[in-house]
Amino acid sequence: MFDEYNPKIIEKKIQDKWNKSDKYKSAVDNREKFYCLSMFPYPSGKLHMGHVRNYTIGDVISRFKRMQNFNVFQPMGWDAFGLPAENAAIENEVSPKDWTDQNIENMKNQLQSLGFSYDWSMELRTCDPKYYKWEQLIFKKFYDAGLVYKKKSLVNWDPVDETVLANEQVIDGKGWRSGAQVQIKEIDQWFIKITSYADELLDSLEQLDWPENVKLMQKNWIGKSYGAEVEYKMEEGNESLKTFSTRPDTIYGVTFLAISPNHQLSINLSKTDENIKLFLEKCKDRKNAEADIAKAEKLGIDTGKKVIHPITKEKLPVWIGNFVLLDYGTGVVMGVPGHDERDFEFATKYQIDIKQVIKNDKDDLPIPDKGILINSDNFDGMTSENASKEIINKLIELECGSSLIQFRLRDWGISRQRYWGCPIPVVYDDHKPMVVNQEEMPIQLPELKDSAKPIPLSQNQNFINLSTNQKRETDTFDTFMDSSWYYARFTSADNNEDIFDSRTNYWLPVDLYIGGIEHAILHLLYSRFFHKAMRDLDLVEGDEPFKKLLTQGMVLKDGSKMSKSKGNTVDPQQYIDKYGADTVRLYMMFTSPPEQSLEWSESSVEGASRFLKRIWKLTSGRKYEEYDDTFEFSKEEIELRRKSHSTLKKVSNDYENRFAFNTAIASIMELLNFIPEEFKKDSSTNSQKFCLNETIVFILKMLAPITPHICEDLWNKFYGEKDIELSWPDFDEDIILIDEFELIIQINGKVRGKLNIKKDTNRKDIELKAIEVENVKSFINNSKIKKTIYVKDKLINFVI
RNA sequence: GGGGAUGUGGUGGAACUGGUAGACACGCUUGGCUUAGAACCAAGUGCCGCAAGGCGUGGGGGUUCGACUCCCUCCAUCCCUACCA
Repeated sequence: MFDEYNPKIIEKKIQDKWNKSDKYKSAVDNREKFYCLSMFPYPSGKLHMGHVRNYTIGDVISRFKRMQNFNVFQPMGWDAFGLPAENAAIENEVSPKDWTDQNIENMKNQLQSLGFSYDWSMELRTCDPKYYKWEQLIFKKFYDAGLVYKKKSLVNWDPVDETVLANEQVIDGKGWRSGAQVQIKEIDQWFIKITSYADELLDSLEQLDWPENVKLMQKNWIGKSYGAEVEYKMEEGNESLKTFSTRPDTIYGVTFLAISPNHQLSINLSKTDENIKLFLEKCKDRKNAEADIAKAEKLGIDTGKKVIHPITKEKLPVWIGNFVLLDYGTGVVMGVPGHDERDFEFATKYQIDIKQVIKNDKDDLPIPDKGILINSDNFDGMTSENASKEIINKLIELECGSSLIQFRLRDWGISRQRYWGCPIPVVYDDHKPMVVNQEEMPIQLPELKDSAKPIPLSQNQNFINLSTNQKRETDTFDTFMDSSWYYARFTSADNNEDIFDSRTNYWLPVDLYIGGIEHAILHLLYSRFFHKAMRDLDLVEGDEPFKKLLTQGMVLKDGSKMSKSKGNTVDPQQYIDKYGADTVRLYMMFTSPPEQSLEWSESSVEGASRFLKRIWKLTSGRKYEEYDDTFEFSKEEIELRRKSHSTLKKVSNDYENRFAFNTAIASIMELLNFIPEEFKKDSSTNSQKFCLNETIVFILKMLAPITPHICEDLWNKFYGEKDIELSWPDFDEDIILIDEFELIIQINGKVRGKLNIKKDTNRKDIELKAIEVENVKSFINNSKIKKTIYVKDKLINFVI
């Protein structure tokens, strides 16, 4: 009798074998390299479905590439600094470090039980001083290169807990713990000049083998726009307000200016004007997140101040608007209510003049599209495009404007007022900041002694005060800093003498980067910036960190993202325990293509397990035998061989070019279903055995990247101790070729018949044969055929 | 508010270049095996219709001999929106 498929035993056995031989440890050699990286996880406690899916995709591709004789590097590590550790510390009275270490241990065990072929010798964690020491050095190098500066900027402030809150800690405008109304507060913070690289970040998107939607999102985020800067002189005094607009053609339609509540003029006016002061107070009661600002009711207040329109010399009112962002452009918007939806809404609400200066097909204001100018003096009749140029010339002539290129991208604020992060390596000498020398790095995060509760560094006097009377910086880095360069550090993670070494330029760039679509903008843009800045500091070579990108969709349950708050999480561990890693991996790959979201379904896991049992039943107890293949194959044998080879061709293509693991698995299932029963019997002929052996070899090899344990175990038993990952099999095109095809016969585009036809039959003969098919004949009846469309080797369509 | 995606049977999905809609699986139905159940095996399964046939890829419109695929428009859901990672 056959032994039962027992994943627990074979998975343990195979994993032990891999570990003993250090099978997946990487080394530089002269083969073509393939650096396959999956986004490292935040160690939140245990793996969730998204991780399992992400890392299975990465492992399948790594294993496939290894079979194709690439030198594969697939490391894994931990994005270990961050907010959840501090929250857990407060709730569970465990220090962020202990909590994090514990989680890493758990999750590492889970990753190993899933059989991922990582090179664990290069493991890293961002909370390790051995890691962040180098991050502090990069900061210093950036600082010396003039890429770092300090400026005031806005944060969410909880006035009760007296802490800065992350956007997700603000719920309905209230602090999540205190429940207090959150306020906008301005504090001094560190920034990195990512905008210096705005043009390059935009231009080099073109050369990336990334999904078009991600490139488009980054392009829109960077938001390069061409327009005009226009200066409006204040009616009183010598001050003026500068605005940026992408639509200088609408300048005759300007009826007001709106400035940000955080604009210097707003603040100055609030000192003398009680109403403005109250209005600004009201504007503070909100969350500092773009979506919230944009969705909030548009409020404004007339400052009573006027500016002079640079061309018409009209006096225009200056308003303060809660929707105007200080960070974007100049913090002043020129209001053109006739041609902008938001300005129209605002002007209507506050009864500000609305002027039409553009005419096109649309009848009702506002008309945001371009058109022909009206009510614009001697610019009347011009197209928007021409008028824009002419108006800019006019502004230049009047010395109150110029053409200007503006980016939506803002500089990157990297200061966080938190404990569990990398200390910013700066000391203050009488308020003057200085970056510490490399010899003093790492500036270590102080350990928590008396209580596990994290307190911000600003309250830790031992940390702040230095013997030299200098004071330490108390902000820590944004955790996006940690994850912006880990892909490069992986290549030299075991080197404590140097940040990077000769291996770095061998492995870089990452050939395939796999991660969630939610990182399409921030993480990926910051990493691209880091790479370019590190390149300019001669730390790395090449212009881009990630050559190819695969963005996986979310894992959903009942149509929405699995999350604790929704209470719809499914723990992968119970499925690993019940069915084994191979089944979970197979399920993940079979259920939907990587880029789409995946709807979790319990019963489909059962199906994946069933398929592996069938493979087990087919193969175990069978031994590969060599035959000289001089058989006269029967029709059935030829068909099986054709199916085997064409399946291999399809699967190779699905892996290599499409990452379509779901269709690859489906066609392997089809192949398994296709094997005739007699071939499996002991009484089968040698030629049948030969064909079956060939099929089994292909099936095991094709499935090995997805379900490596069962395939390796069966391979060893079936074929001997040779490594299944030694090679990817070749298909034979001659076996696949067939000289017949099924002709589809349509009438008016609807299928009315089918016919087997020899390839290369001439069109006339095909038409004559098609028309004689019984069903086709009755449809045509006596109607006249007006037109015939023939698609070679595929279909014929009669139009009647 | 802005940016990006997605929408196909009871369910997950397939259709890769405008050319057979529903591959492969789950579920369900019927039958076999079994004392019974589980497991396994076999057959069936988009909807309407006795049938011929008709209808069908979120809704509406368009291009085409032919549209899940291209265009316009509307709706729903999801992701991102700079301090969650």
